[in-house]
Amino acid sequence: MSEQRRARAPEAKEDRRRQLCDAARAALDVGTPYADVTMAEVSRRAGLAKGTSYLYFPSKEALFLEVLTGDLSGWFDTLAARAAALPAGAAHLGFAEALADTLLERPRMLRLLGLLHVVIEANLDVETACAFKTRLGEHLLRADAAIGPSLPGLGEGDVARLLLRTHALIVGLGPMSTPPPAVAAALADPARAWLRVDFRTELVEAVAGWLRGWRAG
Amino acid sequence: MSEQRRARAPEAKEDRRRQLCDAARAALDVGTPYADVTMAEVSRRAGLAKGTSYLYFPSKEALFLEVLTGDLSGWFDTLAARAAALPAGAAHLGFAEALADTLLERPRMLRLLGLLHVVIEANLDVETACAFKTRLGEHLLRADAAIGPSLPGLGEGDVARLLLRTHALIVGLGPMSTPPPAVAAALADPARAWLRVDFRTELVEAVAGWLRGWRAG
DNA sequence: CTATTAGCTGACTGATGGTCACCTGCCAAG
DNA sequence: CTTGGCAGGTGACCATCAGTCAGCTAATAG
Repeated sequence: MSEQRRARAPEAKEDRRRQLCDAARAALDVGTPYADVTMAEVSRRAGLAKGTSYLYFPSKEALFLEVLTGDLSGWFDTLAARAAALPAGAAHLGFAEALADTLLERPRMLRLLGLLHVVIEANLDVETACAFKTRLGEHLLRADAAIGPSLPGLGEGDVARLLLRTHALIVGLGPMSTPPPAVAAALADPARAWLRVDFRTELVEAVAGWLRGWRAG
Repeated sequence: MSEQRRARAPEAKEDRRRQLCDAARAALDVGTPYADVTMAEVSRRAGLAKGTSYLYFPSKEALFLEVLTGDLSGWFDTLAARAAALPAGAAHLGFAEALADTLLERPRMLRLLGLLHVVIEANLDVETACAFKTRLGEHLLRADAAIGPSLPGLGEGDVARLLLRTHALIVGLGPMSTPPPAVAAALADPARAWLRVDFRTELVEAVAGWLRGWRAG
């Protein structure tokens, strides 16, 4: 099947993992629903046999969790950078908008976040699941330290808590704002327009609302 | 297989649907993950053959959406009743708490809400999906009319919007606050305690925060 | 009593995540 | 240079499950 050399060195094995992640990303980016992305397809894209994939990831879920982890890392970095560049005057609203915009730039990540708890975590060994949570925790703490000072009125740990809460909101908001095309078409009916959810508007309002509340309470 | 008479009258057919819903509820309430609840099992519980179930529901997802719909109806009613009984002084906090408490009384509904967009909607014909959304919309509007007056500072439509937003939050918060037992055990480690999410605390704070923000903004 | 039909059935299909007995390229020892 | 050992790789195979359908049967109409 493959024309490639065998992966013997640890670095070559890392390459295999990357290949598989890239293939998984590519398969998702076509727009195929997660459930319809098969391991056979991902393996084919990676130029490997299906069995080989299972030498590098114990399950489909573990593979896609790795993809999500990578996406999240990039997102946290970007978010911190944008937050650092916020105009001092309108930091709260600006932060909420930066949050929404950086998320919207990562549709694949949004999709995976929606799947995280329901699908991905359902078939994951405890160790992998905990490793992920720990990494997420580190990201949150680092974001807290990096972003907190830019947001007047928020103390230490508040940004981490805000982001954790936002995480929960996103998980629901993502799928709600992007229904299957056919349903979206049916919702175009003006009478049902108010049931449509615009991700950016809703997220900005929600987060800004929390920030206002934080200042007020 | 069945000892029952055949369902000829429309009312008898309604009974069959109810039987299947009851069986589905019972199967979920044992604690089995949604993915592990098979149609064979549900059918067996209902005293029917698997094929028969498909005479009454076009898919597994349609069946569980019906279960969710029933649960939601009851919840909206309870919420409206509790909201009507709120002490005038602390209506906002009281409402947030009523929201959290009524949800916590319905663990099955919470689980299904978490599955709603990711799993259930993925395999639903457009008509059923739209019918559900429409019903949800009606509930929201009725809740808005019933609850809005109890919450000072909120105008018409605000409660509906608040509930829709809360809906998104719940979808993420539910699974986040109830990880698989093994993961929960691993998170008992005090060092990772802050990654634990307490549903009630988090929801109350989030909703109360929004309400504060609403008043402030 | 019989013909008709609508309800019911469960063996069957197709698809997919995951496994495993069997190869085979690669390196190291001789 | 040859060769033995083995880790890397493979794809046929397995189990499972949602969903189908050809055939069966209870119940009613006539």
